[in-house]
Amino acid sequence: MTADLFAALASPVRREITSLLLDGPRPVNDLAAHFSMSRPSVSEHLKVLRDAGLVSERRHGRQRLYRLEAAPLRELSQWLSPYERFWREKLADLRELLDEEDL
Amino acid sequence: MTADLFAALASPVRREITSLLLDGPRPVNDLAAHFSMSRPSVSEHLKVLRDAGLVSERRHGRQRLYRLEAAPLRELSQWLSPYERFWREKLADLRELLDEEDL
DNA sequence: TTGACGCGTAGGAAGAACCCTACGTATTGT
DNA sequence: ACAATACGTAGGGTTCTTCCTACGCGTCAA
Repeated sequence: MTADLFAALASPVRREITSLLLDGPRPVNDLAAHFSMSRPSVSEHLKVLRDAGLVSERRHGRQRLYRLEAAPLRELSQWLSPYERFWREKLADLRELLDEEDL
Repeated sequence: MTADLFAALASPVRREITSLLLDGPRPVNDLAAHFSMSRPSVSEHLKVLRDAGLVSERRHGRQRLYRLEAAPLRELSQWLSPYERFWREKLADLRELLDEEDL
């Protein structure tokens, strides 16, 4: 597991950024417009996302386009899978309980 | 999305605890034995997990058994699903590219 | 009832996170 | 060449996190 993937996603601002990037790459000003904080602060959030590999940067003239990257999210899904098994067992237990109730 | 679910999972110690709890409920001392930190610190981590709903507590004599809870993990899976669609598209694009290469 | 056990919480130190403004750098339009 | 645009980074204040030790409370065993 990448060290600070969860830490990167722990911030609501950064989750909102990743959500915005689902619609495609965007420049920083465009992203910053969605928040009530200074543009440099958004830049710092982008740095955290970049360090976690969640986002990549491509220069385009004087803009920098940030693009969502899939790999860390796949890792997250893999991290989750043992727990997925866990909660499916819980659901199965519940179903069993309900079946007994039907007797 | 529960406010601090990601924050709760951002700590390696807390992820290790949830992983340990996959095998079933455990008392605090049992959990603390897996870490090179003081038992009260582990208690504080458990409080964070409890506040995030990831863990529940059941008193049993003078022990407190901590149990993994499935609900927040299901939420996490749901949060991930739009991104899952996203990375599947990426894989589809890649496959298409490889197909063109075959011409 | 007295002592040991299992645990939570208070208080505090050290470091990290988060936000700001000020400034530097590269690129574009005139 | 010059001003404006788009952005990153430095420096700094404030608050959160994470760990510690000290202590208090409930439970069990003798």
